[in-house]
Amino acid sequence: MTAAPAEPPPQSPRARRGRGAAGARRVAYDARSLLAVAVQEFNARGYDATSMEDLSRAAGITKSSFYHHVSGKEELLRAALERALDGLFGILDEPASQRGSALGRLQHIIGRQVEVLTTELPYVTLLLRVRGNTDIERWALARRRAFDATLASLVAEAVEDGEVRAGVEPWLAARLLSGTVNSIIEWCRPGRPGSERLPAQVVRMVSEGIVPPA
Amino acid sequence: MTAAPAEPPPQSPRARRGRGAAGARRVAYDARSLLAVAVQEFNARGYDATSMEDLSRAAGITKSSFYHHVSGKEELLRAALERALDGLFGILDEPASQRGSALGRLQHIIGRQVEVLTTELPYVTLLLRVRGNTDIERWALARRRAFDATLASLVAEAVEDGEVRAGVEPWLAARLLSGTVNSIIEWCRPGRPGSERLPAQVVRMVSEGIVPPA
DNA sequence: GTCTATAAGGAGATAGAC
DNA sequence: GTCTATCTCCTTATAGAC
Repeated sequence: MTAAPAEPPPQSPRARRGRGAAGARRVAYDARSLLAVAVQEFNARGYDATSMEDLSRAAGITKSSFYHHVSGKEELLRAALERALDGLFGILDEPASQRGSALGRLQHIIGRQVEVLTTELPYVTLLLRVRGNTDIERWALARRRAFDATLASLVAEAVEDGEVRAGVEPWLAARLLSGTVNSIIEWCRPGRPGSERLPAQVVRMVSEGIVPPA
Repeated sequence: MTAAPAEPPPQSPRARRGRGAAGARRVAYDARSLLAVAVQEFNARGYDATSMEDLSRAAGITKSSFYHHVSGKEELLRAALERALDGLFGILDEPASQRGSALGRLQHIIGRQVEVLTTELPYVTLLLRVRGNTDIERWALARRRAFDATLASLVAEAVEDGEVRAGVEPWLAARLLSGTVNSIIEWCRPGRPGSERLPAQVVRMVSEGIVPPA
C-alpha cells in the first residue's frame, strides 16, 4: 500500500543514503524487523495476494535487498505462525491453567488468550487465516486444532463437574468460546484506551451472557 | 484439489463425450452451477490462491471451456458476495426483525443469521474472508459493516431499555455477538444431525452464557 | 461447448556489479 | 547492503479450430 516503512528502527538509527518513495529515512533492517513489516502486509491484503515486491516496497528497499535478509516468502510465514503458536501454547503452561476448578482454569485461559491475541495481534491474525495450502500451513492448523481440543476437554470437564449451566453442550460451547475469543482480531486495536480491561470483559460476557438473571 | 465435479447436475443429466481425470461423467454446466463449484474451491484454498485452472479442473473441463461460461474470476467473486449479502440483509426485512422489544428483535436476527450462515454457508464463508483488495471486495466490506452497524444500534437500544445485564458495553457486546455468530462458518456442516437446533442454541448461549445463575 | 495453442504480464527467486 | 537485470514458472485471459 504505502512505500514508507511500517516499523520503527530495530537497532540504533543510522543515516542512510537510500530513500523510500515517500522520502522516509530508513535504518538497518534485520530478519525480525522485516518479519514485522511482512506480517503487517500479509494481514492487510492476505498472504497469497501479497507479493515479495509488496513486502520490499513496504520496507522501503528493493526486492533483491529484501531477499538479502530473508530466505523467502514461506519462511516469513513459518516464523510468524511459530511466534503466534508459541504465544498461545505458553498459556497452557502457566500454573493457573493447570490448578483449580475446570471452570476457573477455563476462565483463566480465555482471559489470557485475549491478552495474547492483543499483544501478538498481527501474528495471531495471520495464524487464524491460514487455509492449509502448504505443509507449513497444515502444521500450523494441526497445532491450532490441538490448542482448541485442550479447551474443549476443559469445557467437558466443567460440564461433568456441574460448574456449567445445564443444557450446555460441551462440543458446541467450546467452539463458540473459541470463535468469540478469536473474533477479537477483527476489530482489536491494542493502543486503544481501556483495552487493558478487555480480557475481563470477554470472560464475563462468555460466562454470563448479556441477559440479566431472571 | 480433485478433478471430479463437486456439484450435482444443474439440469437434466445428459451423456457427454468428455471425461474428467477421475472418469466422472459430466453434464451441462451453467453459470450458477459453476459458481457453486468455484465458491467451494475459493473456500478450500482461499480466493487468491485459487487459479482459474483449479476451478476448471474441479468442474471437469478445461480452462477455456470454463471461460465460455463465466466472464472471469472477479465476476465469480462478485456474484458470490452478492448472494451472501442478499441473504443477510433479507433478515432485516422480516417483520420479526422490526417489531417487538429490542432484545427480542436482536435474538430473532441472531437466530436467523445462524440459519442463513448455514443455508448459504459457502457464500457467507467467502464474504467473511474478504480483505478489501479490489473495488468489489471493498463494496462487500462496506455492506458487511452496514449490517453489523444495524446490530450494534439494536444492542445499544436494548441496553437503554434495560433489557440487558448491567455493565454490558453496547459497542463491545455487538462485536462479540457478531464474532460468535460468524465463527460458526469455521466448523458448521449443514447436513449434520441436530443442526436444526443450532440457531436456538446459539441464541441461548450468547444470551445466558455458560455459567449457571448464582 | 469443448478443445489446443498462445499471448501478455506478474510471481518468486537469483546473479553479479558497486 | 543495496542495486539493476534476468531467469523461470505460473497467472488471467483470448484466438480460433472442431
